[in-house]
Amino acid sequence: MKFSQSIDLAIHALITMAEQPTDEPIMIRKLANSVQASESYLARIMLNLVKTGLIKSIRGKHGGFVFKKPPHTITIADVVIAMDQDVAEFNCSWEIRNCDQSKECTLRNLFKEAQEQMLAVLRSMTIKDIANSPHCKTLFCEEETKTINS
Amino acid sequence: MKFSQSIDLAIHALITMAEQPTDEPIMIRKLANSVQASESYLARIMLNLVKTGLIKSIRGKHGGFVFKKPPHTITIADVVIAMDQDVAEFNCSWEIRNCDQSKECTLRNLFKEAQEQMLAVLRSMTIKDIANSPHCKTLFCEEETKTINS
DNA sequence: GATAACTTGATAAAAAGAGTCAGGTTATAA
DNA sequence: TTATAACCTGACTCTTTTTATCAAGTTATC
Repeated sequence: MKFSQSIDLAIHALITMAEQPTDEPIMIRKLANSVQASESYLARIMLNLVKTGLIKSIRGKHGGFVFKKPPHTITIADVVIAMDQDVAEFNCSWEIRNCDQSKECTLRNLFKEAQEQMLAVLRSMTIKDIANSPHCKTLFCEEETKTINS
Repeated sequence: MKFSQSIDLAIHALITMAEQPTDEPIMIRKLANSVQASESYLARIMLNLVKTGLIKSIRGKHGGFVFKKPPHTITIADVVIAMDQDVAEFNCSWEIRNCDQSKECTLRNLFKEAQEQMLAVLRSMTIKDIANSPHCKTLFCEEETKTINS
């Protein structure tokens, strides 16, 4: 299984924000540099986080991004869903066919349960948790484990 | 979340096989008709199931497909993995960057656990279980719930 | 040898993901 | 009120994956 690069960039941008010593807005240039992505691409990603209410954007001079929800309340599931609403929904595979969602279907229930168990794990950890624990600096894993004051 | 149509077709083809009264090989034409897919596309799907050893193909006249593993030992996870090996592996999102898999990474561990929990649910049910329970006739869900001797 | 099946490789359309860019909007500060 | 710094938006391209088809090949039976 492979979670998308966009999800990974979003998580690491939020970790970078959580590690800031001050509450001042952080610019896209600084974030992009931190997660090693282009400014234009990361801006697109940050927009998803703004729209789902995890962070706020501040325009104009001295603008940038700040948390709207405190980082200890933002779960990894929140970020994954912000980047791909589809993971939190459940759709049958072929909508063309008539499908009565009210009927019991062992198979559908099974896949919904599989989805729910996956999300439950992702809900069990927050951005703050990750920032406070050994984690990879920019993407899922990298040579250097990060220590906060390095 | 949406599991692929191919996975769904594979599962329902296997259910159709499990519901056969005899052990004779079942032809792709009959299976394709049962799951409402084209013969050529379903043949490609069945090939995945043959290659992963869930079923056997018999060529020539009176050929078709038969189980290699008994249906009560084939889990939904087996089918999902047969159709997409990737779900059973775990890859970091950006292999370009140096990544030392031996280092601890809270984030990587979290995503691996999420994947494992999803697979655990899919391993908890077999093709035979589905065939014996109320399920949708052709795809994840459909108007009619199936009863075995209808 | 004819026929009925599955198998394989080539191919292509469609969808999703990754990425860029120009122009637009908003806020600050001189 | 103008210049500038920042985020926002829509259009667009490129690549990969998924879905799908078809013709030719292989194998087994009669």
